[in-house]
Amino acid sequence: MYRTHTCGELRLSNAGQTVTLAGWVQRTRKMGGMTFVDLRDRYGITQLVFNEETNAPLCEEANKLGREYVIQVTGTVNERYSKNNNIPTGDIEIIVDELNVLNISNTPPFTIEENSDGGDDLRMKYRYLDLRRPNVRKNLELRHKMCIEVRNYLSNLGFIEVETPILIGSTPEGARDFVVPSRMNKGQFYALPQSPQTLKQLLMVSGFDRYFQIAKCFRDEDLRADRQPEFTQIDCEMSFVTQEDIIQTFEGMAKHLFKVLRGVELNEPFLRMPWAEAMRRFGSDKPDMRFGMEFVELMDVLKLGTFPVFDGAAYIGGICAPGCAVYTRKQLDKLTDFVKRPQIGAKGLVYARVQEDGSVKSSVDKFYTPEQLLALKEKMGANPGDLILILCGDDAMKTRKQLCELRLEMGNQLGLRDKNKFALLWVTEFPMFEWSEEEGRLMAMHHPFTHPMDEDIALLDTKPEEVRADAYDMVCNGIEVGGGSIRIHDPKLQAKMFEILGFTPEKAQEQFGFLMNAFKYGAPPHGGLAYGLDRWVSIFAGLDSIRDCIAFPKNNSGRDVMLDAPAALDQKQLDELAIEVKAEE
RNA sequence: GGUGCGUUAGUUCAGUAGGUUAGAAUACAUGCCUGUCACGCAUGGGGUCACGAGUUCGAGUCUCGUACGCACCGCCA
Repeated sequence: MYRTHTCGELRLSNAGQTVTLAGWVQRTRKMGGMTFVDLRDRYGITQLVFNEETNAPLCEEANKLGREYVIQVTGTVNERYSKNNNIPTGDIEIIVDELNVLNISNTPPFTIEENSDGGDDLRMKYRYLDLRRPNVRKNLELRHKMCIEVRNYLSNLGFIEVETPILIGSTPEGARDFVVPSRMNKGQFYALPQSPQTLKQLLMVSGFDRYFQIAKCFRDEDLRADRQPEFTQIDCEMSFVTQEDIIQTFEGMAKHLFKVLRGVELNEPFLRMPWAEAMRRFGSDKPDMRFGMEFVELMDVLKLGTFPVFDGAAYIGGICAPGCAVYTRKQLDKLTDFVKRPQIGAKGLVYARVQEDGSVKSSVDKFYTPEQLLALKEKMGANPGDLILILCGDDAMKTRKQLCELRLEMGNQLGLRDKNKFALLWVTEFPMFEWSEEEGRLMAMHHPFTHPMDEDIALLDTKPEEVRADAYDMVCNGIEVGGGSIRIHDPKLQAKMFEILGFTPEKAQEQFGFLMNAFKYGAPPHGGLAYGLDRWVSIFAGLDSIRDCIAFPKNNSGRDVMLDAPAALDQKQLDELAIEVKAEE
């Protein structure tokens, strides 16, 4: 037996006991005739004491210990002279009688402590060392707990977890697929699933009624702080349900997770908002509802003046930043620069301060009468001390998105985006299709298996762009944490959908024939939802990046810097797969 | 595919107007220290200033390119 206790569990009540511990040397402190060693494992840190006076040779051995040596010690639990209130084992220490070095270690390239001195890149290269740090470890523990809770919660509701294959066929619709060559079928390729979407629908055809899976998904697209090429979904599907049934079920699960994992009781039903309303009020399909600053449309108020920029505008909208009238010229110029950044793309920013006396001082004063400016204040519902920020543009949707960025920035500046506050929202009634300039055709906004809203089905033939989908996203603090839809289960409707999306019947049959054929054998009405596990964990843990809750994540360029993958293959392997690699230009 | 920022000691960073021997903190090593717990003190070693080209009498510093990293836009059914 290597140990009798872990490094996190001994307390004052264990005083006098003889114990054996094993772990890593976090740090040694030599005090002349005395040496202290912090011994660390997954469970905590326990202080070891070596005393020259009582055991000189052993103390000599202890002085040779380096960081991250793996050691085993046997000794007596002793009450400390002065307690350390920073750690749970701070009341005790181990007076060591036996020291056994199980393995030595190189000096680690960064300090393995709560606040490491290592940068992201270096920590990823030595991720196995990074994972020794309590912060990253805690994130993985939280992730584990979430998986357990999800499994129990859904299991208790009669859901069963079914594994679906990782090697499936490529479906060009949607994100790019990762593909895997087949040795036995030369020149042919598997693809990794972007999600188990069609497979779980087939499980519904099979009668599995209530399915879930904690499923790895793969998308060969560019990465972000909240996007990895492989990520994990809590993937769910149910038969004989309406949108309302699904929302109820998974809102319940979300509340349960908040309660158990964060101690947050969300008693009220989550807010619901149709997509069009979310776009109008917040310029986003995933608005951050932790704070207000809703958009106010100002066309009628501001077109009355003579400001030429507003003349041709298709949209003029403003937000009211409370208490920001004190912003200096420099701060306002900075905001102007912010909205003019290429990623945002506004032409400029009009601002108006509401003075303490209620009058309005704006950057466009000379184009408006004082009365017109007061009307602006009224329309905005602004109070003395507030700052009105206005954007305009000739494309209403684009301008709203710009205003959305400005709103979020002001939310940040005013500290309104508190990581410990949670605002949940269902966004519903998404458009079924969106126009793709690149493809020159309509694309499914959600995916091609999404059922249109019943009342809009008639529009499919006449005005498909106006058809709304029976789809729903769950949004938490401005982050899309889950989404789903009622699916099509009628092969004729599914065929029509592919037709609208520009598939020939042959192409649709070739790519999705397996699904449409299955629908001919008694497909039940069904629908489902998928939660982004990584995003949930990062929200609960207050992380800025989902990388911090993934054991071995990829970097910004999709590389695993620890494994140095992806990498070239041997010619022998390439030959076996009948793959020819073109030399790079 | 694009934009911005960055790359200097093992690590995190500073480096003035282009000018002699490139600094700090931390880590590491050695010594001192019997109650530390971010121990303290002293001493020491440690640098291809990412790479390439250019401007210049002279480049860590200026210009261009490349690579890599981070954030973002496009993309992400």
